[in-house]
This record gives sequence, structure tokens and C-alpha cells, in this order.
Amino acid sequence: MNKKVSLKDIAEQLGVSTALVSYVLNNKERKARVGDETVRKIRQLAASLDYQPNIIARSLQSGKTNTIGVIVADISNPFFSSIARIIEDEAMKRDYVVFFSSSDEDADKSKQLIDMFIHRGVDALIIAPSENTEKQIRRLIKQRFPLVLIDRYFPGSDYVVIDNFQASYNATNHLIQAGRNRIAMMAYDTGMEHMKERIRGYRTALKDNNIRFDDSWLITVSYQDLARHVRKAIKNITTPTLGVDGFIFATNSLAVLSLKVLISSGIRIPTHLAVVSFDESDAFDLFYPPVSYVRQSLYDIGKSAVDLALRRIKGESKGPQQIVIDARLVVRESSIMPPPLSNSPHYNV
Amino acid sequence: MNKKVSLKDIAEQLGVSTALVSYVLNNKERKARVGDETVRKIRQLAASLDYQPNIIARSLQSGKTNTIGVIVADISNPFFSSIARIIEDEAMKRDYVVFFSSSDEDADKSKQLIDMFIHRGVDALIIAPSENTEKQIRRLIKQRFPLVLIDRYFPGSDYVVIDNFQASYNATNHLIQAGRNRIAMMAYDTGMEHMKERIRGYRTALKDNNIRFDDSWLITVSYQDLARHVRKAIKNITTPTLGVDGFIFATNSLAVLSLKVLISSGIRIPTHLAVVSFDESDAFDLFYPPVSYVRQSLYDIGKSAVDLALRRIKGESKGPQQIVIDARLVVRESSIMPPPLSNSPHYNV
DNA sequence: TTGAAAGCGCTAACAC
DNA sequence: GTGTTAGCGCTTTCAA
Repeated sequence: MNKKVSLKDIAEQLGVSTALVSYVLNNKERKARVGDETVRKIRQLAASLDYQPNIIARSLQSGKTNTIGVIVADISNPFFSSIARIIEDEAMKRDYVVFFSSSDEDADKSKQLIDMFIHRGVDALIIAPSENTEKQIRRLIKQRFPLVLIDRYFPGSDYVVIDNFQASYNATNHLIQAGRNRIAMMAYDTGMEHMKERIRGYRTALKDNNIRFDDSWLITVSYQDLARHVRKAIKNITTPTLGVDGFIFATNSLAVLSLKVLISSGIRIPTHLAVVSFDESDAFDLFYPPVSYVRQSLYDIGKSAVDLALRRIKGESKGPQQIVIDARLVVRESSIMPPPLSNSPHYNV
Repeated sequence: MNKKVSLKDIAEQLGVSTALVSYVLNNKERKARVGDETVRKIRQLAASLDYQPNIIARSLQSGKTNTIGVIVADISNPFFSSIARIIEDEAMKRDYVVFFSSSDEDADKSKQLIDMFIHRGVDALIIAPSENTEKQIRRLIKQRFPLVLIDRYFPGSDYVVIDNFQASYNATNHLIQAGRNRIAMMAYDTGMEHMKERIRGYRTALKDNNIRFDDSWLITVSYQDLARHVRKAIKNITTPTLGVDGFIFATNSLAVLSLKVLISSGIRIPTHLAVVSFDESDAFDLFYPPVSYVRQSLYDIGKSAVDLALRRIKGESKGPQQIVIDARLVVRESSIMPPPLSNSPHYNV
């Protein structure tokens, strides 16, 4: 690595002070009333030396890093990586750069990541918070650290979410309208509000349709050792005796894992079991029949989160800012009976 | 934000110099021969003040940021986001943190990102390089900037890749053994070595099996406006007259897009068309029939990339380090004829 | 118009 | 054993 040129190099070569160079290169020559000729010389030398400011030094001085930390449950989950992509683009447009990290829904890891990012001097955090992280989050809020929650939330914070109750209610209602009345839901075993709301929406829809909820219908699985839990749960719930005829999955990962199990268990979708999931996935499109899902605008989530974060950084927003973005049910063949005699064209039968 | 405590604060309160505090808090009290009592006092006050070192200041001083920049084509592509997750974990273990960004296979954007990361002082870069970025990459290598390429490569650099020729050869050979002899390939229209190798493997396998290659079988699509290109290409190649009976997709995104088109076109897989893809995807598992694919160990890619990068940072490795990781063909039903009378159990027919 | 200098927080070479 | 000090590269106040 050849040594980088610094302000001082330019100043010395020109026989001026570093202050002048700094002013000019930050386009503050008007404010500092630098002489035209000096401005010209500095500009020219800087260009010919390909001067690049040292961002670290600037950060040390300013206390700002133009950096945003993003913490999601798992960046390899397409739902989060898609949001990450939007956040990346939006941040870049505004000259911010992004650290990504995964909490694995683990409160300890979350705390560690938050601390690490703060020590690194990120200007803001965008977090999909996990269970038992409320204290960490509250601490940040109290310190007035710029923070936006996504996907999940705690009351009183800045956040961007969907109306989970309504979305879940609609999904359940849709299954009922489609003729199902023994509808199960698989959700994460967590006290997080968004999950509880999804469950509440489901149960309320059942009730409003006079369907008596059966305890065995609500399956909650824990994030740890997920695949095994899902496998067991699906085996249980799909026995003929318990036999449910509709299923709502509270996240894409639950749906993907469950569908893999269902595939090998002889259950026909939607004939035996109508299916709706939250989130989206390529897998939902390629699965046959295509899976109905609750679509959240990932673009809106990412864009709004960055907007809010930057406004917080600039100190523009006052009270808690809470953004509820649209969620809409995309109905496809996994949740409605096919027309009689329909042939799925591309499968050998 | 309450003001952070600095070395100086501690030094002043204790009436010692910042140097001592620095030594102690960096566990260099032995080397600097600091008195036991002083050590104790410093440790205690630091703890009670919850002192956190300012990483920015340390970086300015050391010229190191403990930061790695990662540039992939698109972080929302599960292939890359899965690698990203591994990189994140491995980096974190070694106390590095990661910036992710997406080049969109665009050379200009790539250059911009590389420059930005360098200005930000990342200690190393891990890049899945795009077409026409060779000059940028060569420049970094010449400057001896720690750099590791993944997935794609230029000769003479540090990289982690699979044997693309062999993997493609095997995949093609597999289709031929499975009784296909009009085999198409869809690849990206790029001069990048990894793509050319995949194409070469395909063509060589045809040749070795005495199958005369037909120009129309090789479909190259450009990354821009991909969906449209794929749609058109699939429509063309699957007309009865041209009718191919096997298909190799050079990446997961090509396969996913193509399968979506195939689904709606009445083509039966594998009866009419046997399919193999590179990379992996949840969608390949949920598709029926499950898609055969060339599996690369994403773990090995990410882990090796971080290892190489850190060794470069530490100046441990000399000549170009090139790691070829295993790729293995996972054969599933999309590429082999089902047993007679087989019934796909879970689909209504 | 311009320059000197302080200081962001930390490290390390060099005295004492 | 302990302390001083000179920077790392930049911004910005204040004086000239």
C-alpha cells in the first residue's frame, strides 16, 4: 500500500495551512473567504494527487461515522436479506454504509452486537428485536440513541411493522371462507408482540366465525432446534384423528420447513390441507400448488426504516414514530380448492 | 447520549498519565512494568466507570479498523446471503466486523464500492467480482491490499472457488447417462472465467459422449432485465421443434426464474425435460420434482475466504493462495425418470 | 484572506 | 516503575 496523501501533504506542497485545504476541499471556501487563486491551486493539486479524505480521522473529530448497524435474526433468511438489500441501497443513496449482523433470536448475542456497534460508533441502529431484548432496547431509547425497530416492536419505540393482527385475521378468514373449519397455526414460541398479534388475529377470526378453537391447533415451536420441532409438530397435527384442514404459518421459515415435511407425508394441498403463510419466498412460487401468503412490502420496510433512522440522526423527529405498512393477502392455489378436473400441467402423474 | 468516559478521564481522576491507563487496559502492564497498586486502581475505576475504548481513535492511530468489506452481486440472493452469514460468523469470531454491499454485476458500481470501502479503511475485501472489474482487482493486488475473491476469480489473485469445469462436466454427464441427448444450458452472458468454465464443462461432456452440440442449446442471458430474457429464451428453446430434453442452469437465479416460466408452459419435468442447476435453494427442495443441483459447501467458501483474508492482513501468506472447494452433484427427481407408476403422493391430480 | 494551534482518544517511543 | 509527549488526519476557533 503506497502511503495515502493527506491534507498536510497538500498544504506543505503549496505552502499554505491545512486549514485552507480543509475549507476548500469541503466546499467551504465561501464561508472562509479563501482567495480564488488559492482555491484553484488547492483543487488542482488535490485532484492530481488523487487526494482522498481519511474518513476515520474525520469521524474521530466529528463523532459521526456515517454508518448504520443492522441487526436481524438471520441475514441468510431471504426475508431479512431482501430487506437488507433495500436498506443497503437506501443508505448508500444518502451516503451511509451498513454493517449487518444476525442475532439468532438470542438476547445475549443481541446485547453483544448492540454494544459492539455502539462502540464502533454507528450513527444509528435498525433492529429486528428478539425476545427478552426489551431492556436493551429501552436503554438505547432512554439514551436517545437513533434506533428503528423493524418487523417486531416494543411500544414506545420508533418502528416499521405491519398490522399483524389484521393480516392474520384476514388470512384465517380467507381459509374459513374457502370452506375450512379445522384450522391450525404454527408460530414461534415467543412473547414478542408481533407473534402474539398474529396468534390473536387467528383466534379472533375463528371466534368471529363461531369456530371453537381446539388447543391442539396452535403449535408453537422454539427457534432452537427448529427443524426437529417442526417435524414432530407436523407429524402430530396431521394424523387423521386430529386432522386439520387448514394451516397458517406465521413466518416463511416455518412454512418452508413444514412444507418439506408435508411433502413426504402424503398430505395433499389444498385437498387435504389448505395453506397460507406470512412473508414471501421463491419457494412459495415454485411449490405446487403455489402458496398463498401475506405479502409485506419489503421495499417499504427498508425505505421507511432508513428514513426514520436518518431523521433521528439529524434530530428531526420528536416523539416515537410508528409506521404501519400495508400487508396484503395473495391468494393462490394452496388455499383454494382447484376447479374440478383441473390438471396441473407440468407434473407427470 | 451521555458523554463517554475516555482514557483521559480515568487518568485525571487518578492523577496518572493516560499512558499508564492505556497500558493497563490493554493488558500490557507487565511489559510496561506498571506498579501493582496503580494497576489495581486503574482497573477498578475503569470498571466502575464502565470505560469503553473508542475504536475510532484506536483505528486512526493503528491504521487498522478490524473491518472487512464484502462485495457480492446481490445480497438478497440466497446463495450470497448464505455465504454472507458464514462470513459474518467467522469474522465475528476473530473480532472483525463486516460491511456488505451489492455490485449488481456492474463494473462501475463495483469500482465505487471498492473505493468507498478502501476510504473507510477496511482491512480486507472479500469480493465476488463482476465482469470488467479485472483492472480494479489487479490494482488492489498490485497495491498488496488484502483481497480474496469468491465464486468467481481472476488468475493470480487469492480466491476460493469450485472446479467449475468439472462440476459442469459431471452434471452434463449425469443427464446423458440418464438418457438425455438434447441438452441445453442457460448461463450468464459474461466473459467471467467461472461461467466460461461451466460452459466448457458442458460442451466437453457433450463431445466426449459424441453428442453433436447445437448452437441453439446454449442460451446466454444478460443480468440486466433478466426476467424478460429468461422468459423469452425458455419460450424459444422449448418449442416442440427445437425441443431439448435436458437443461442445465448455471446459477440458482437462472433456474428459479426459468422454472417459474416452465411451470406455466405445460412442460413436464423430468418426463419432457430433465433439469439440473448450480447452487442450492429452498425452492429446489419444494419444487416438485425436487431439483438436482451442484452443491458447493457455502460454509467452506465463507470460512476459507475469511481465513485467507485474515492471513493476508497479518502478512502471513506470500504468493497467491487459491482454494478449490468440493462441489458435488446432488441427484434428485428432476433429472431422472421416475419409476413406472410412481405417484407423487402429495399433489392432487 | 490566511495561518497557527487545539483537540477528537488512543498508542508507543522515549525519557526520567 | 512511571510519566511525557508526539503524533495518527482532520476540523474549527481564534488571531493575525
